Amino acid sequence: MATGRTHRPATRSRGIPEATVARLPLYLRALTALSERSVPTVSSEELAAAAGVNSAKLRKDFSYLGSYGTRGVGYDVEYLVYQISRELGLTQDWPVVIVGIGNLGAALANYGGFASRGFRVAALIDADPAMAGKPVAGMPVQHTDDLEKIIEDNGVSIGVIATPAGAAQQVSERLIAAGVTSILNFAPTVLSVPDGVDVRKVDLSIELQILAFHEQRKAGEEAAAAASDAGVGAGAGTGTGAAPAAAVEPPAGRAAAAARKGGPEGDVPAVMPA
Amino acid sequence: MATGRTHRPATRSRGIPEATVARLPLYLRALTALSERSVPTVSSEELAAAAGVNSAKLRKDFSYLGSYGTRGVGYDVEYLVYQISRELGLTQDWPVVIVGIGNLGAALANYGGFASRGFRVAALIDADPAMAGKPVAGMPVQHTDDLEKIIEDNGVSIGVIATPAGAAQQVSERLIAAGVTSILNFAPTVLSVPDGVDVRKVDLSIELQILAFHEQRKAGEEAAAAASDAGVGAGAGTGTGAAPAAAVEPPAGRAAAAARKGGPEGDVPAVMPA
DNA sequence: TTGTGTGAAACGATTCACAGCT
DNA sequence: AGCTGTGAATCGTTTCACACAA
Repeated sequence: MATGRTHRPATRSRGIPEATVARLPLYLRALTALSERSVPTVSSEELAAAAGVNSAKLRKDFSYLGSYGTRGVGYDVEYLVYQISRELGLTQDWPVVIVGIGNLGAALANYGGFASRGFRVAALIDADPAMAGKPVAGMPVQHTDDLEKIIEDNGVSIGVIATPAGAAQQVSERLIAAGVTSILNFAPTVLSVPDGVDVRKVDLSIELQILAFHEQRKAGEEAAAAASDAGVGAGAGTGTGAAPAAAVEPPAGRAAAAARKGGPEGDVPAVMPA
Repeated sequence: MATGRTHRPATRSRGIPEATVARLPLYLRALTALSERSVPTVSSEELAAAAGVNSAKLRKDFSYLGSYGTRGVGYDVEYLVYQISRELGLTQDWPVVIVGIGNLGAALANYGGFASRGFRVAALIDADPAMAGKPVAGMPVQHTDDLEKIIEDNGVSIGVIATPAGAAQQVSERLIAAGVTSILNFAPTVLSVPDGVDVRKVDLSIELQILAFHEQRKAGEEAAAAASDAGVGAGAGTGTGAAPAAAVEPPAGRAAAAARKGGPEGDVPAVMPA
C-alpha cells in the first residue's frame, strides 16, 4: 500500500475496518426504508434483520462510528441515517463518468439508484464516433477524445468503466491521468493502477462461477445422500440438481508428470487430511 | 448476509476456503489467456501478477486444490486450467435464467462472457406482457407466468434477478420453489432465502458508496497534508486528485433535517456532536 | 428490564520464511 | 539454482457474553 509510511500516522480517530465500511451502505438502505415509513427508532436486532446481518456484528460496526444508540431503547433512525451518510461521504455530491456506453453502460446510465443518493452522472463517454451526440438516459454521449477535458471540467474523481475488456486498462490510465482516483470496473479484466487509486470490480462471470462451485458441491452432497437411499425419483420442486451435460475433457499427455499423484479424474480427489 | 447459513456442519466434504474459491475464477481467466498464447508453464510469481494477487497467496490457494505444480519449474497451464475448471464445476454446462428484462437484464443477456464458460442462458423472463415474445439477444422473452415450467423443463438451478427491487423477493421465492438453489441478485434489496440456497449480490450503488468513503478519506488526508505542508511543492505526476465539485461544505441541509427531527410526528432530541 | 457497547475468545485469511523437490 | 508447498506467525473479522446505562 502506502510506500514509505503508513497511511494513518498520528490521527487515530478514523479506524473503521474495511468490512464495516462495506456494510454501511446496507444499513443505510435499511434505515432509509424505515425513515420513509416514519419509524422513529430501531433496535440492533430489528435493523440487523432488515440488513441481513446479525445484531452483534451490527452493534460492533456502529461502535466504530461512535456511540449513537441509547441503551434500553435502540437507535434513532434519522440521526443514524445522517451519521452513516456523512461517514460514507454522501452528504456531498459526487460527479461520476461512465465510460463505454454499450448495453451495460446504457443500463447503468439509466439506473435510477445512481442519482438518488450522493452520485450524479456527469457524463457518458464512448469511443464510437457514431454514438457521439446520441442521447442515452436523457444525456448526450460524448466522445473519448474529450475524456480528459470532461473529467477536469467537472471535477470528477470517480469513474465507471463499462467498456470491453480490451479497452479497460487504457481507459483507466486516461481516467487516472486526468484526476480520477476511484474506479468501478465492470470490464472482465484486472486493472493495474498506481497506489492511491481505488478499484472495485463487478464481474458477472466471476459471480456465476462462484455460485457454480457451491452448486456443484450441493449436487455432490445430494448425490452422496441419495447413495444411501434407493429411489432416484425426482420429486417436485426442490432443486433436483440440474442435468448438465457437455463435459470438458482433461488435457492428455502434458499432465502426465503432475498426474502421478493419484488420478484426479472426475471424482472425489481427497485433499486436506489435517 | 447473502451466504447467511453456509456453515459447513458435520459433513467435512470440501476444505476450500471461501476466499480461495472467490479467487479461482481470477486465476482461471489469467490461465486461459496464457493458454491462448500457447504458454506451456507459468510460475506462481508470473501468474499472481497476471491475476493481481501476491504469489504466496496464490500458492496457498493452489495448495488447497492439491499439488499441481512442479518445484523448480512452475505450473502446467493446460493442466491447471482443467483442474480449476473442474473444481469450479465448469466442466459441466449450467443453464441459467434471467428474470427481469429491462435495461440491465437485456445487457446481461447480451453479455458474451456468459455463454463462453460453462453457462448457458436458458430463458429470459419478464413480467411485462408487452415484452413476451420480443427477441432479446436472439431469444424470445417469456412471461413470468411460465417461470416454474421453464425452470423445471430446463433443469435450471441458477437464477439471475434483474428486476426492480420491489419484485425481487417474490421472484426469488418463486425461483426457489421451482428448484433454483443459487441466485445472483442485481436488485438493490436484501433477499431472504431458506438455508441451502446461495445468494450473491451485485449492487452498483453499494460499490459506489464504498468508493465514496475512500474518496472522502483521501480528500481529508490531502487537505490535512496540504495544511501542514504549507508551501512545499509536492512532486508532480501522482494523481493530484480532482477536487470534488461541491466539496468540503458542511452538510447543512441534511444535517438540519436530521437535527431538528422534522418528521410529521415523533420527536427525539437528536444530539448533534461535532 | 431492555438493549447498547465492548473486552475477550474464536475463527478465518494473509503473509512470512524456509524445507524439500526437480 | 529455482520454485513449489506448507507450517507458523500475523493480522483482520466475527461471535460471545456480560457490564452498564436508560
